Amino acid sequence: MAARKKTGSGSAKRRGASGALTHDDIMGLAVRPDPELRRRSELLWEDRTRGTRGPKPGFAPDDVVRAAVEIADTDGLAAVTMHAVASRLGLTTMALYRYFPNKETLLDAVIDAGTGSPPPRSAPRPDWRTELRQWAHAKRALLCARPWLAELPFIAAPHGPNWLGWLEAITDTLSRTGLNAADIGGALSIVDGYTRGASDTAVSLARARARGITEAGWAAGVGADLGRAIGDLRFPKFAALITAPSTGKPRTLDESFDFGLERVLDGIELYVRSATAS
Amino acid sequence: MAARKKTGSGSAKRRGASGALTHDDIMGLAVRPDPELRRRSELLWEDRTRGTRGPKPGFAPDDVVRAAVEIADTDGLAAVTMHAVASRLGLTTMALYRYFPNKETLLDAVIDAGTGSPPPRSAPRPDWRTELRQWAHAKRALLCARPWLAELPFIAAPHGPNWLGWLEAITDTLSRTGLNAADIGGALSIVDGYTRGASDTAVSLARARARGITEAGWAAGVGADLGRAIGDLRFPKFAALITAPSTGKPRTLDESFDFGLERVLDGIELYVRSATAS
DNA sequence: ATGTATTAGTGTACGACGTACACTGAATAC
DNA sequence: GTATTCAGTGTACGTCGTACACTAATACAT
Repeated sequence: MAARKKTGSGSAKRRGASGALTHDDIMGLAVRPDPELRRRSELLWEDRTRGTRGPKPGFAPDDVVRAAVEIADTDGLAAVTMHAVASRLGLTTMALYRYFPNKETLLDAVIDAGTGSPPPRSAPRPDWRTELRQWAHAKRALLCARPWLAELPFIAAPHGPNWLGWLEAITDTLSRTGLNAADIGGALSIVDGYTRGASDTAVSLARARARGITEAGWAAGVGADLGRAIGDLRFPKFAALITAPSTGKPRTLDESFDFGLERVLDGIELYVRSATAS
Repeated sequence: MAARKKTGSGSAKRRGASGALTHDDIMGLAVRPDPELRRRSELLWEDRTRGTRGPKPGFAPDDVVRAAVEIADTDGLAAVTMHAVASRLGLTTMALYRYFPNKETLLDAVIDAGTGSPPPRSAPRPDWRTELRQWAHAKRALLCARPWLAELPFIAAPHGPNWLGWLEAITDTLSRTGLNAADIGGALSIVDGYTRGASDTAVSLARARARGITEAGWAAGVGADLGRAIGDLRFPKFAALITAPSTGKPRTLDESFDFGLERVLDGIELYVRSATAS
């Protein structure tokens, strides 16, 4: 158990009158909270206090997290076992439990660390559309650089401080559109949803590359998959789509992503114009 | 090992002259293919042939898959262990290996079975925009009905026959826009990417519900998470976004999804108009 | 009918993994 | 000095995937 003390985090919780998902929800009376959600990421926030007696720990929790991130970077998320992390630090497996109460909590910290800070905004801020584009590119680049971030289910991903930093950045950008809060939330979810949803091919390539597979080898694997679809008469339109001769130059993965991103931004911009015209 | 014979699948592989991702890629000479990709979903396609001697198997592979899907539906993907599946069929763990060479292959089949057939098209076909909307809603409904489909990484998801059926459906819809193949692919990736990317909150709720947690309890969990963000002074804009009083009635999760979907479809429609205007 | 090849299902065993628990020994407070 | 606290160890257990050798049932060839 290794009882860690919680001290109240930043207080100042004044909040608006009736928010979409807030207030009642947040202060949520005595409703039974989802224990899983509650446990996750808790250690990401609380500041641990140590007594003064006894030996000093040989490492900081961040050292543990860093070791785990290095392993994930090298060999993927599955290689991050308690034993692997511990022995990278010269510790026994069980020593890790002095730093994190269980693997899940460690993983939450690893994910947050892997997410890292959002990209800094450029000094003379460009228009919001450009900033959104930069944000999406940065997120996509992150997923490609650390494909193991996409190895875990997107569902119930912990919202550690770093990821909140990303959210803060895109919220800040979207605030400049003049949309109201609900619409900003909607636009946020579009850009974020599209970015991660439409990055999977690139991430898959990045993962293969991380495992030492050449791009041609990866393409061959994908091709074998698609080849079955092409040979299967049940999917004529899809087969035609894949085998269609490209008009003009074929798009790279990045160009395809950008194409979709522009359509998405078009849709948002259209709405911004109509909503702020009144 | 359990040598299963492959017979060549549907032949007829004539293909276009120079496709975006095809031909060279697909026939990909002798490039070393990604072994993981290759192995995945292979059993989903090959037709197994059995010798005539020896005892008859007590089950069909589909029985095994169905049992596994039932377990996943009830207790989530993590509960799908070889032992659990086997004993649901009254078999020992090892007997499963007569049906599937390893768990990964079984899981691929489970995922494909869980995906199921795409929704049937309504008889007088509506315009493509309506059909896209229906497709997105169907996919979202699927993810909510089987939250465990979202428990696995979206990356490198196997493209089994059922999922290809979904792709065939949306490709067919998009063909009616008059866009060229590359643009259809782009639009497909937008709708699919947005749909799965922006469904995570709803899926998270569905998962919690499947674990017996009330909606209020789930909201309380989410609220606790968000509450930290609100209390943290580093994220003022995001905190403001969450706590902002909603103008008009607050959106439900589904309404938020629909809002974003319409923006996305706006963007596609805008492009269709401009591209087909020439 | 008799043997022989084939194969569904069993039983045992092993290694990897997460982690509970009891312990050791060093550092500090009294 | 003595008591207390805590970092790190060592052992052990349960779960999981699966390799391997085995049993027994089936159907074909003779």
